[in-house]
Amino acid sequence: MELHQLRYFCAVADTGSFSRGAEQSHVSQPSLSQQIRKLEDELGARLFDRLGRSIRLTELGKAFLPRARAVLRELEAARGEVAEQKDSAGGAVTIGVIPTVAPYLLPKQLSTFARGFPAAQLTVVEEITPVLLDRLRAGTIDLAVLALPVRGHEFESFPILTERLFAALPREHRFAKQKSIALKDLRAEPFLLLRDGHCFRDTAVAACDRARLHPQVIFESGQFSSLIGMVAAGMGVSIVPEMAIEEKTRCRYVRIADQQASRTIGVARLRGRSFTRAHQAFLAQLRAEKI
Amino acid sequence: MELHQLRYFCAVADTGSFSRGAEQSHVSQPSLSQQIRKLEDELGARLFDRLGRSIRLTELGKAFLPRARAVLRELEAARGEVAEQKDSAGGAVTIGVIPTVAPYLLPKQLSTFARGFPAAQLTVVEEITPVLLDRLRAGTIDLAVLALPVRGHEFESFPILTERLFAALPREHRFAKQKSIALKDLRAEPFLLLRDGHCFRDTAVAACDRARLHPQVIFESGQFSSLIGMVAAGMGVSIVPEMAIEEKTRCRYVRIADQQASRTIGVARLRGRSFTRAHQAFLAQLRAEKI
DNA sequence: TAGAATAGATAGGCGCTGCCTATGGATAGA
DNA sequence: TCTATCCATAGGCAGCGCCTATCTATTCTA
Repeated sequence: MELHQLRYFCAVADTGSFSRGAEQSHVSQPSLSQQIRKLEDELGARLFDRLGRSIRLTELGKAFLPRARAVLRELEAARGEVAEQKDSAGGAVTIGVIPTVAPYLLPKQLSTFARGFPAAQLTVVEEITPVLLDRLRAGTIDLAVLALPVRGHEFESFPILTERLFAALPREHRFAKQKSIALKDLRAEPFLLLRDGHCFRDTAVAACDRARLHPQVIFESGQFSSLIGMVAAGMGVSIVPEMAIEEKTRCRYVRIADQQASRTIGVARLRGRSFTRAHQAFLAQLRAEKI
Repeated sequence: MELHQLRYFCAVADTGSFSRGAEQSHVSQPSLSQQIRKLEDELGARLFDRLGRSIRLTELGKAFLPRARAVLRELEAARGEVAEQKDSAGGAVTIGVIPTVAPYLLPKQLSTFARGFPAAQLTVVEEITPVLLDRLRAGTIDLAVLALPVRGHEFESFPILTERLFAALPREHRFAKQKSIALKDLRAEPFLLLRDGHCFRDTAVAACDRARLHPQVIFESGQFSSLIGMVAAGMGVSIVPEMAIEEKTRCRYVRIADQQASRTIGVARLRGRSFTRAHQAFLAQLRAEKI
């Protein structure tokens, strides 16, 4: 049973004639007759009575007709579904983001996107980098916003912004008024750092390494807010990226002199994954971001 | 868009692999890949992401999948419809019957058939012969029970029974006690005959013609019951077929001696019309009829 | 890190089949 | 009886779906 056979069958049933059905189907009458015959052979029963010059649907043909139409209708629905999806900016968009970026970069982006593409259902997942990469691979997220570089040739990534690192100091700290600071000057200070697993911890530790500094870590947290709160309370010092700076009365931020003390935030995706319009729109919006 | 492409697409979506999908579809992997590609080209969008060694449905593919399944499901429903109809004895059966047969032959047949084939919807139309033939041609009835022969090579017919003609006489008629009668003996009698258009009127008149009798018709009706009632009332004589005989106290029936004075009841159908099981069953039952 | 295995893509050839034109047979109308 | 119309049949051609062989890329393993 083939689609063109069903189309021919419906055309004949509609026009009441093989010749007119053939004309309507843009095929020759013998071709159409042949296909109707073939359909009948496969079904094992006549669909039309050939009464000399005229034809008529058999009882079985009458029963078959709405079924044939239903198949063709579903086919058109399938075609329509594709056409609709192709140029709609709707659908699900699931993005992942690392915790050290989520509170600072995302909220504005999300509301902007939600306003621009109300038909898209945006979902956000907050996880550390290795989890995000796994989820990219598994396809449970479409995009990931994280610190570059991303290793793994199955991914492709684009930078969004690069930010300097700052030392977070208590207001009354002796370096709190400086324009910049060398990390090695903080050698004697107790350090408050992100928990292991967060990529920014590695970024901070790498900066310390470059300054030949082995920080004495007295507190670890999963969020900058906690670190900054503790710094403000005079517990010690910390290293935070520019976007994490929150003006607390009892906390000062001094740029770290090391030019390499920075992090680049970017967006990564699985190489070869196709994107809907909604995906593309969100990606474009991220890339246009300039803090 | 072709059915096998939809089948391949579903197979790949189900198995998550072109190779396994091909295996399940009993085609080679290149053939399947080719067809998926062709489907994608026609739709103008990718259905699968090719991620190196593995594949995954795109958003559009996810939306298309249930549609594709719906098409195939409808197709199976169509196939099932035919299979079911083929060996069911259900469906509509519309038969026509002439008024001079309807009350005598049909009632028993109908109830027998209704008992034997409860799934069939039987409809009966009572019309004179030319109307029945028109309706056979138009397909508004499937079978006609009428007097043979039927003229018109577009019909085919089978005899059911042949019956003798009888003269209907008042009880006190001088010929009422005879075993048989020659029509010419009734030359002086007033005649009660069927209305023009009823084929049995022609049958009766033909019998009179053979007897060189030109009947003086004083009453015409569309049914034998009326004629017989009037005969019983002494209005005159009539000619009726055997099946129309109803024993009224004041009426007697004498067989007409003429061997040709008979009529043959049969069933006619349009040559080339296909029959359902229900049709065939009803036809078989009629042909088995012996009064 | 090299080699093997696996998955999908590509290339080329073959055969089926759906399409065509030409024609025949039957029917309905003139 | 002739003509027009309609469906069926016959024969030939071309497109296309399928095959095998091969290539490339990725992943697993030693």
